[in-house]
Amino acid sequence: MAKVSFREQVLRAREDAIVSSVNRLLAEKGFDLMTVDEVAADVGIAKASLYKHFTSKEELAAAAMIRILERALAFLEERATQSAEAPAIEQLKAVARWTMQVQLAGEMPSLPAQNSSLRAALTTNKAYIDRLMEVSDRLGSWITAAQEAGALNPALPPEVILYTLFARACDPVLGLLKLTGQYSDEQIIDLLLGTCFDGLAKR
Amino acid sequence: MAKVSFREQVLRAREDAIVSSVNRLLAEKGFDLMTVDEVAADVGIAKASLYKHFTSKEELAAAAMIRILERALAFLEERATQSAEAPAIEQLKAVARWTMQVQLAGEMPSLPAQNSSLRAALTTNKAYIDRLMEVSDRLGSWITAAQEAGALNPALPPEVILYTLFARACDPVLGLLKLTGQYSDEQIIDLLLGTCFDGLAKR
DNA sequence: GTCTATATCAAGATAGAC
DNA sequence: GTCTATCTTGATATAGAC
Repeated sequence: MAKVSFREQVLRAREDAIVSSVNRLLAEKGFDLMTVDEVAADVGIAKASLYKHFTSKEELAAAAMIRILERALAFLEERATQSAEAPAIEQLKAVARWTMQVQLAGEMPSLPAQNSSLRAALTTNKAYIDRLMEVSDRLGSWITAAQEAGALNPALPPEVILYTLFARACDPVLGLLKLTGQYSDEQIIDLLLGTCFDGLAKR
Repeated sequence: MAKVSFREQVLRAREDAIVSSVNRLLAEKGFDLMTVDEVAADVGIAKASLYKHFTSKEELAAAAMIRILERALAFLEERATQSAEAPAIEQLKAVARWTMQVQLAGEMPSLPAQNSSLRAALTTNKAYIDRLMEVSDRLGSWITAAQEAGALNPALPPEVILYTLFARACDPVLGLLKLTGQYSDEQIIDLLLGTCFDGLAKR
């Protein structure tokens, strides 16, 4: 009994290591340029062993997306409890800040929106869809609350705001600014939080 | 003499057709998923003939980028002459609107920022770099002018604004909103122009 | 479940005739 | 310069031994 549990723990740990590698490689090179050989080499196991855990490259990517969504959910949960009194707009800014921090840390997997085999794998992956909906729901309630509180522009359809927040989580502008070497990570985040919520125009 | 000129015209027309196909396919599927076979089939010539005109897939992409940059330059030139009296902020909004229209028309080639062989080909392509700098310079002068006029946030470094405008030209939010089918193209553009310049927060 | 070795195939690029 | 046919490579995925 204990033996089986231990085996499962080892299995989990290995799969965890795989997903970590995939996550980092997806953040670095993107789905199309990431190869399964690379993943296997990075984890330190044979490619065939990888395929015992995950049946395809798309499944690997889906696992990484599920992990990042779960990290996001954990963050949302923490904010909802420990900072429950904070106004909705501050919750949303905190989330946006968190996504930018993840991206600057090289831990935000970025998938091409166009790849159809990948899209098919994701849209039929219940675990992924469930978490995506959960994140969307939680953000959605903060969005409408912030609009009602007069903090977010009420003329914007909530889904426009939601999509925009998702998009800013993988905004290429972060990478461009980091490349210039002129700004610290915190400066970059503050600048982009500003352009996102306050716009380019003077207030 | 006339014969040579005619031949060259035919050649140009063919290359133009090639670049048009590449441009559309890049907008549809992106660089990694676009295949040279596809391009050849779309143009209606053999793949080997393609390689007589362009020496690599990267060169094809570069040609498409050069074309879109030249279209952008033509637009900038037109605004600078025919609407020379318009305030800089309006010029910038007009440019942003134009890029979104191009994107919604399925004519905005989108290249992955991560592909290194492509990056190498682009950064060593003088024609591409020249046009990119030209576009950046023209936008840059409008940006500083708009900041001095108090229309754009003067606390933002100009390059942050420049990068943001470039990024919005291929913002995935446009495609997401179009997918919902709830908005007309003009509505989408107005919404995103609003979030870009005025931000998500209420003014 | 892990490995080595290999099948399979798609895609970039080229040879050589016309 | 265009074509057909082919080369070559790299990457997903699998077979089969242990």
